[in-house]
Amino acid sequence: MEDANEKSITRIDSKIGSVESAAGGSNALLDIRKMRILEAIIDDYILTASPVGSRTISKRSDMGLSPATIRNEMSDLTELGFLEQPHTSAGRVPSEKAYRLYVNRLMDSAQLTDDEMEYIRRHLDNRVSEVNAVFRETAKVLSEVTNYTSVVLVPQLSSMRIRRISLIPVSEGTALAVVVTNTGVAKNSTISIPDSIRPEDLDKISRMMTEKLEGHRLSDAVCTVLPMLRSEIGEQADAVADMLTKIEKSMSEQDVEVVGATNILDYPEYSDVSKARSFLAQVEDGEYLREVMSDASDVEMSVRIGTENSNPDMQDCSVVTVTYKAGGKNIGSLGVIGPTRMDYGKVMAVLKYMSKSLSDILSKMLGDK
Amino acid sequence: MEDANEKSITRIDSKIGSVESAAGGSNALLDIRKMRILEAIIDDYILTASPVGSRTISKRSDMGLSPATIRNEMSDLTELGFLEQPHTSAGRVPSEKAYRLYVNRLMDSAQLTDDEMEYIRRHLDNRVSEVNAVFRETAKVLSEVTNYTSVVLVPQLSSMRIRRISLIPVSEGTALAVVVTNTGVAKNSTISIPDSIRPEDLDKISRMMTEKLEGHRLSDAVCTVLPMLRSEIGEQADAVADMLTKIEKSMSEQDVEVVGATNILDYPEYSDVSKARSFLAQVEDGEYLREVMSDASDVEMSVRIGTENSNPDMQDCSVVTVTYKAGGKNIGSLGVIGPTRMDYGKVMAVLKYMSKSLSDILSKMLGDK
DNA sequence: TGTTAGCACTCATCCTCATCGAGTGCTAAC
DNA sequence: GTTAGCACTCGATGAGGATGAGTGCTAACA
Repeated sequence: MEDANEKSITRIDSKIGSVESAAGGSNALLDIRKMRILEAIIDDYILTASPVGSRTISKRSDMGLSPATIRNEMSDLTELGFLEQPHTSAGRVPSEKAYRLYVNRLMDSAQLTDDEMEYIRRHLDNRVSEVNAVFRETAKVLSEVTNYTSVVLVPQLSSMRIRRISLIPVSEGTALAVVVTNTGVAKNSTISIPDSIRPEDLDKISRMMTEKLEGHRLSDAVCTVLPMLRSEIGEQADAVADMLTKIEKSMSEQDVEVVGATNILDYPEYSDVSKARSFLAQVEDGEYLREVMSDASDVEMSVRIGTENSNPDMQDCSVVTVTYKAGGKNIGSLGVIGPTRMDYGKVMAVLKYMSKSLSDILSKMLGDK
Repeated sequence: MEDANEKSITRIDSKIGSVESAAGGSNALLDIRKMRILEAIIDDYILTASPVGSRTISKRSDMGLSPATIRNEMSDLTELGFLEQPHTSAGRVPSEKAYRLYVNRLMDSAQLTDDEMEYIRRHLDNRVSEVNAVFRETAKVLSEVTNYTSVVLVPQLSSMRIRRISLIPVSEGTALAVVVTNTGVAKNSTISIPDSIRPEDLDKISRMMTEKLEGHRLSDAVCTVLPMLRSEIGEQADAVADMLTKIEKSMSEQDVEVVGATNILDYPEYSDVSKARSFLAQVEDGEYLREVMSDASDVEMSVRIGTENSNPDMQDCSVVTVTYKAGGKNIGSLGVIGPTRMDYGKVMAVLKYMSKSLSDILSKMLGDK
């Protein structure tokens, strides 16, 4: 637990399969039999949530070994830090290190059943009408299929290229700013407008902003593009800069959609209300999730197991995330949160598949890339 | 429980104080002493959540009566249906009928402390910049002050008068529709546009829609105003009607902001995980809350106690709601959900105050009414 | 040398049973 | 009408014992 792998979160880079192993060199110590036994234990524990005994493994698995032999191996595995004992006469429970190993091995082999793929496809194709509905629907399907809590980080605008900016007067002194990007994602927010701007001017200003800033990133627009254009804009340059800054600020907030938070209550590890409470409070707050999801938005898949989470309230659950694309570029991420004893195989497979589906849908919806 | 008052929810009309009593004539049977004892029991039970005994009341209250006397009165109150006994040798627990009576008496007298008012004022004035942020902030403050779950029904657009409609092309075949109303509330949604409309036309169509429909309700626009204008609009009338229908449909969805759902876990009646689960699932789903909040949007204050809720999963909690105004008209409602044993006095006072604060802020933000 | 059977031992879980005490209802006295 | 007294009820608490799953160790076996 306090060894070097504590903070090394699994990350696969673009080519799936090249795993930056996190369990150090220690898994070299595991021969095939130990590995199979460990896997059998993990599988069983994921299913039952109660400590696994030697007899169970001996009967269940097809290795044809007696409980005594399994016991010897389990004893070794415990010594190596892959198993833990709640108390002397209980079975063994996989440690985080074990999950780590398990996950790394699983990384490239996880597979979905046809039924599950069918289910996902049907439920996602259902309502492709509204862009933001897609993200909500994705989160919903994700939590339904896995029965864990799902999170979707909706695209961050400030790093995409602007296609259009519109300002619509809402009331005295406020306007609704709508930004459409090259990936077709639109976002809007209400901003206050400087006194010097008359509502009637907003239309002209919108057109001007669109004309000057099209193709630039919103983040660049404020700090580099706008200063260069100052002379061209004329007297209202300050006001325009002010508004653009406000727009950039409000747009750079990252939204997360969370669905199925209460699913966690189905798992015995959260039958303790105070534990459930702190989990749910974290999820409701959203701060940590936003952090994790943003962090994860540049690696194809990442898994945080237990104490690999920096947030103390999240240290007995795991977070698995993948990224999704639009126009060939990572624009957001989606993830699943569940107990450390989660069904990593299934979760990873579902996420991989949904990332692909979502990317496809987005590409289709947005037409051009 | 199965008597006439089952579905009669407290409703006060515009003049606060005129209570349409719901407890039938039966409270006439309660003399002052019984009333005081009942109140003492309710107060104690709200505080402790455990059955109240005669000794407690005898000691606590300033009536100077012995436990035996209290017992006699409690026996009467039980017979009248205001108290219940979990089992023979436990104390008494207030029935829903008792809460009903209690709430009706409280209706016009609930009062906040200065500290609480100060707290609310400070936290609401904080960020008045963004319209929708106000609702979110309101929900947050509401749940913080009461320590229950809070709900805010954000204004419904279709019943307000249109000030402006804008259509902004987002991608091939889709556009963002923004509707601004006379109360200054803006809402937007992505809609698909008919093939016959070119993106370049959207600007013209926006202007046309605004011109023709300004001052009308969105709901009227589709069914009465538009048909009358058909001839004026010309060839694209069908396409415009189609789009307007879509806008009306997407705008009439009522949004609810829910904050503090997990607060319910602080109360012992929800220490049972399965109970907590069904409550939280209801809240997450939002369907019932939307229903209650919409229902409540025409009476100044309404209280639903326990089984007065039509949703079975909500029948051991209470929902208190008030409406808020903008431009002199009710435009939405806010509410608090907690265990039936909630602190009605405080909740009602807080809600009344926050309704007023929110209405003031909205009026101020929107400038003109 | 690896595998297995046997056995003593540990310890959480479950059940039972007795005790405790808060609270009631009733009766009789004030 | 109010109160003191008392028997009674019944959930909560906790101790003690049985149960059984599971371990670790040792010795025998292939």
